[in-house]
Amino acid sequence: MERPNAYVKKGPWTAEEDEVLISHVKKCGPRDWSSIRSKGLLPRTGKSCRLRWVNKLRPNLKTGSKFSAEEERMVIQLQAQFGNKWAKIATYLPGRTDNDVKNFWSTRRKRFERILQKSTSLNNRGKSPLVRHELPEVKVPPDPCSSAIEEGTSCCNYETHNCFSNSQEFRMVPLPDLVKPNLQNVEAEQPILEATPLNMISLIDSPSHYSLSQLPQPQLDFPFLSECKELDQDPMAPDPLDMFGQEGTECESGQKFFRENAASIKLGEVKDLSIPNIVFDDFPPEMLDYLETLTSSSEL
DNA sequence: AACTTCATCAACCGCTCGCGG
DNA sequence: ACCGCGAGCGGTTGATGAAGT
Repeated sequence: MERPNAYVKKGPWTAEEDEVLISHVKKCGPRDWSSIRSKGLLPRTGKSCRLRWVNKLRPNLKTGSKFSAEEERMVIQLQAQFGNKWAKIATYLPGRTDNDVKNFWSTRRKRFERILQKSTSLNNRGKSPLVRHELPEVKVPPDPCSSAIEEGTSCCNYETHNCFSNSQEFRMVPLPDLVKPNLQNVEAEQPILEATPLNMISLIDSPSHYSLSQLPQPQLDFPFLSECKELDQDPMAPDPLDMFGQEGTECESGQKFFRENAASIKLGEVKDLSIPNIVFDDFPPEMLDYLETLTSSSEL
């Protein structure tokens, strides 16, 4: 039992404190954290001791080394599968702690949010304040993907997402749903897919048929997986972003944004972001359709 | 060189869960 | 069934250093 009124030290740990903690764990194992304080070994709470051990002192930690491309890919995939269950995700990454994974994700998230903010402010400059989701709904042709989606199988592949690429009609994407799709029933409707430990995972076989847990690999250069670009690329797979014009066209900012973030969006991350209104009016309809296909599949 | 912005990391806080009494 | 406690987890913050302007 910890003494509630006893002095509690906070802040950075000293080498001496680390030694005391390590010797406690050697004697008692990684438990009885509160006894460290009650015995007067350290003026730290049991919580603090446990955290220090788990995040810094535990053997076989990859402290100081950056996440490898494979680890990044694992985190992205596992986050899409489990949500923010950092401790669970960390069990698939040897030598990584939940704090590591959490920090890694937080950094990427902030970066992504900033990119979106920039994209938004760029789009707002000198343009009408028309926001895409405020536009009236446009009639849509039947979506050949929808039946597959309803059946719980994703048809998010490059052939199908291009199915409207020549169409003049496209569906509105309600922004709140686009940015924060309703995932309440995801777990109930989606078959539980076991994640594979890092040392057993293999690259995705074919880019043409993806299950939800095997979303397409990033085919583009993007900030947080730049080392991955050589992985799993199918040179024959059409790049959905080719539907954009070349740089310098009116939709350049949107194009740039999606070029930089398409992989994140594909992987369903957008659902986690609290993003202010995005102006979509300089995105070509094909891109919006593509985006909707992606977010629809991520809702399954 | 000074300043700003961004990335990373360590640690704390609040909450929940499970267990034993 | 209830309560108290310890352990664990996820969110958040603050410090620090690197990179950019």
